Amino acid sequence: MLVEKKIARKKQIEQQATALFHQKGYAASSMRDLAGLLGIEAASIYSHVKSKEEILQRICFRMAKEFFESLEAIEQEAYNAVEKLEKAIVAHVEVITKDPSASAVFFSEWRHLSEPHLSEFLEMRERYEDKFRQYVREGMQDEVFETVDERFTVLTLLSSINYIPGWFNPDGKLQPDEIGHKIARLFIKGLEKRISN
Amino acid sequence: MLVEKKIARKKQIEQQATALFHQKGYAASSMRDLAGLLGIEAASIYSHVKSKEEILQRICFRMAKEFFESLEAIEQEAYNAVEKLEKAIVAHVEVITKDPSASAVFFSEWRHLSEPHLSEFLEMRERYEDKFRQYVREGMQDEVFETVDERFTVLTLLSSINYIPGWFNPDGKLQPDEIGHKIARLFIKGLEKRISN
DNA sequence: CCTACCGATCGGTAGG
DNA sequence: CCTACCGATCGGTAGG
Repeated sequence: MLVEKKIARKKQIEQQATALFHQKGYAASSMRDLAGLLGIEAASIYSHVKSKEEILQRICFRMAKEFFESLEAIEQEAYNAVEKLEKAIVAHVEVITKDPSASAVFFSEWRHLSEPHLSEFLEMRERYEDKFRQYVREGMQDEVFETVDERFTVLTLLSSINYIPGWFNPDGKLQPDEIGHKIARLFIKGLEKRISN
Repeated sequence: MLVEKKIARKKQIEQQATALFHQKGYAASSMRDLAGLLGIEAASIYSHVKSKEEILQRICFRMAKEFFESLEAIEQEAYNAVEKLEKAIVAHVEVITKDPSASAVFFSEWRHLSEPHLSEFLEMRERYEDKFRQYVREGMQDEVFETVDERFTVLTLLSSINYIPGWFNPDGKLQPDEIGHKIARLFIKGLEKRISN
């Protein structure tokens, strides 16, 4: 089918663009660079996508969707606050390591989105972070966590995770779920009340 | 003196460029944008700087120098591992919050540096991170910290700090030294061996 | 610090 | 998917 071929080509464009944007940054990447990677002329890309920004939008919103879906899977089962936070961290790391390049683009190139996409993006990020703040709040209410500033804590937590694409090596000794559990352990231990003090 | 005026003007160019690069990113910022902020023509900037990249270099290496100097001040006094790590974290946060825009440029635009500056930059970063790894190692040798992967731990720690320019508000309720101490406390507690387990 | 300009490159379109 | 091309903009230079 022609339609299937078109979709496959579009996916290919998105993949090469992801690698390119990750390496050079969105603004420094040209449609001619992208065309070179695909082995076609720059003008030909426009029969598959409307604009350079459309490609960025697709990458950013696809990742946003994946992050949300992985959280929803956790929320359907009822855990306690610590378990929820731990599973959310592991899931978040899992999404990142499944596509480190797309994640890097997602985390650092979103500011090149134009309105109204930029606002939509920021709203989604806010909602996502709020889930994490809820887990921290629950942990505090359950008197398992110390009293902390939830906003600050979640910002610190997610920042430390979101940098993973910068150093993650799929062939390295640390496996995705190991990374997730290590970070979860470090933070949860840092947040937990001590039995004796 | 004419020389002093020239130096002052160059400083001004660097400051406006810092704000511009922070807001739009280095690649998306044009010399005409910068000229507009300074109230002069784009061509006039070149009587003060050799190139657009020279400005980026100055920002990046000035910040690198500040990070190093703040660490050296700590190392001259002999503390134990935990104290060193805590003071290093607080000092690092202090440097960032003193100039969040320059820090943001430093952390996310360095990849636009050309050789040999790029290699020099990466070497400095490696040396800086190694100091932190040493503190973690010392804490492990002193049996104060649990056995952890130093590389991973320091990457996680510094990532969480380096994102601060993204949300820090000088008029907010959290003061720089508070931020530093909160992060230090969270991580050190996360790393410390528990008395009872 | 300005005017006047350079060659190169950009994102994107028309028409096939 | 290509050729041929557009207007706009880029970093930077010459000469004053």
